[in-house]
Amino acid sequence: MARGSDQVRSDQESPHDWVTRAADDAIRHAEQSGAGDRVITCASGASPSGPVHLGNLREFLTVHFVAEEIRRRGIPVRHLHSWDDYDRFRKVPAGVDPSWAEHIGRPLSAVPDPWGCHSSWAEHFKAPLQAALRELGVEMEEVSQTVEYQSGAYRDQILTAVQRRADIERVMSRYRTKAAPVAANDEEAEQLAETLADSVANDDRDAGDGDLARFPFKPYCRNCGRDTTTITAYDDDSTDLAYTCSVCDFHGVTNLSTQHEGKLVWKVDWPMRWAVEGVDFEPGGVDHASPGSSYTVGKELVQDIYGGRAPSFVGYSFVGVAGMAKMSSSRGGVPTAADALKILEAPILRWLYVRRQPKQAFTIDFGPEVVRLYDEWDSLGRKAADPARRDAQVLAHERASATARAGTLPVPRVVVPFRVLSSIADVTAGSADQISRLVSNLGHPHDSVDDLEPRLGKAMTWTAEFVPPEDRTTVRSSADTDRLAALSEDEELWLAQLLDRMPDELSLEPLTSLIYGVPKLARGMGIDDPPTDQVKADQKDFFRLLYQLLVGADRGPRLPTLFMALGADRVRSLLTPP
RNA sequence: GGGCCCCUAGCUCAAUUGGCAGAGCAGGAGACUUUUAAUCUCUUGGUUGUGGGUUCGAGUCCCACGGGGCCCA
Repeated sequence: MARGSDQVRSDQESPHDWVTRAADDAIRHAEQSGAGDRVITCASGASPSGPVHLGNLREFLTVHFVAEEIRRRGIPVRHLHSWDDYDRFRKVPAGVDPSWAEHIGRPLSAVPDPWGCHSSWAEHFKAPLQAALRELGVEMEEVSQTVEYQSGAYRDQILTAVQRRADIERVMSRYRTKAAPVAANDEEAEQLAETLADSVANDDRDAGDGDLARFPFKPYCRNCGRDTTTITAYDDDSTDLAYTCSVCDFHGVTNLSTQHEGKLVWKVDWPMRWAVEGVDFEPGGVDHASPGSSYTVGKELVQDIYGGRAPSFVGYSFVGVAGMAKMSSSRGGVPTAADALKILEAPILRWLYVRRQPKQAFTIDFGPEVVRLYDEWDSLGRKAADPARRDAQVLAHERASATARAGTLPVPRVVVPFRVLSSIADVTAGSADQISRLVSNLGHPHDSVDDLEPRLGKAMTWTAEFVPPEDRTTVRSSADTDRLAALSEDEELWLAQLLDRMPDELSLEPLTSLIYGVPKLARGMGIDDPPTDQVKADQKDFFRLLYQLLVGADRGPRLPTLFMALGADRVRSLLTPP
């Protein structure tokens, strides 16, 4: 790690982060692969087997940020995304018609969409993510593995893999010699069996007996389309592959040179694509980086079989979710990028993924932390406005805020604290115009509702869907007649004074002095006189009374704000004794 | 059996190829005719899980241990 002093100096002038380093690695990889004039390829991959959740999003964004960094250095680069939609449909998730079990074993692109809105299962889950990525400013070249495999694009690589299957097996077997896990009890054993049956390792299962065991290629049955096939014979000269299907009992032959009816097993498929696509950088979940897992094995295979080099790699950790217990059951699943974008501005969601190193796990909180997150973001934004303070944090802000092609992502023209927007949204009936007027009155002048977007909409959604009921302010729907009938003499006087002097058109300043002034008036003082201790005590009681009558609680949002949110008529109806 | 991440203020967490341990909230003091779920100012708070090692210098790197979590087989 020795460095020249001049480089140390440049490090000090320009902050760096994990993105800088990953981009350095990718560029170095491209140079060492002897292709100086080639476009650098940063690859991501995902299987559209279900909702693409916030953990999967890390795959896309990690690559995106690295590609952006390379692009901004003026080096040709592409973000290539593979949809693993030729993978088998593994199991029917809860909430889907159990009859979909019929499709288990078929490619995700060949399973119909249970909701009927897209052309296939795969498309159903791709579409919402594609929309979210557009909002996030992520542009990528998308490739469908179904299209690639079925077009024969990998024909030569498949033939090579099959021809070299003994070498492949030699590599794979080295990683398979570990002791089988030991289950401590029956329950654990059951869980273990389930895990194994469900894991990607399933691809390793025997595809036939003897020489054909662990065959690197798996045909989809020509008759029923499932991968429930067992290879019965393979002729190296003709490349005819014979198989039987255990589900439909079909006996067939597919020719690997001329017909394109199957795919390589995952651990061979991945390195094959590194070679074909010339991948210089590709991240993966930390699980892919464990010894014996796909990256480790693939690294050897790409070299031995395809004469390529494994891309530079970063393993990313999992993304947790918090603060949405209420939602998980009703939605029947984990939150997606689209869910997060309902409450977070696109740059903030990007920021969450760029500010921490990939190997560090983090949690996206849909609960009260959202307010803090916005505050932190706004404060970082103020810091970023000062060029003298450009450090790694500001760099993260820059990466989050803009992309080379999309430019600056949408942020409100007038930045109002999220806390203010959401608490106002809480007490109004959710009318954006009304919120906008109140926000102006609270010292955030702006020309139109649009000036507050996209933040206002997200604050409204958050308040409505994510703030627990006990933390919300519920304005009474009708007057509390019992309480109004039981007013003390003082209380009656206060209310009378207030209602008498409250104008139909409320504005913040006069309303504030009126609310604080009522107890003074009741004691024969002027409305602008300084308060005495007695008056202060009265104010406390008066405020509590107002909260009880308006929102059925002892405390609440500041009264002048609350009054303005409700409007004079509503306040009057809730405070007028019968 | 193996790998990875985490342990830092009362709480939630920062500290980005080793360079003065920092925020927010909570707590305390104060300001504004204003005491509320507003705003602002100041402020208390630390043996960085434990024990070793490397280094001019360690929250950061290495080894061991304890605790929590994730993953692979």
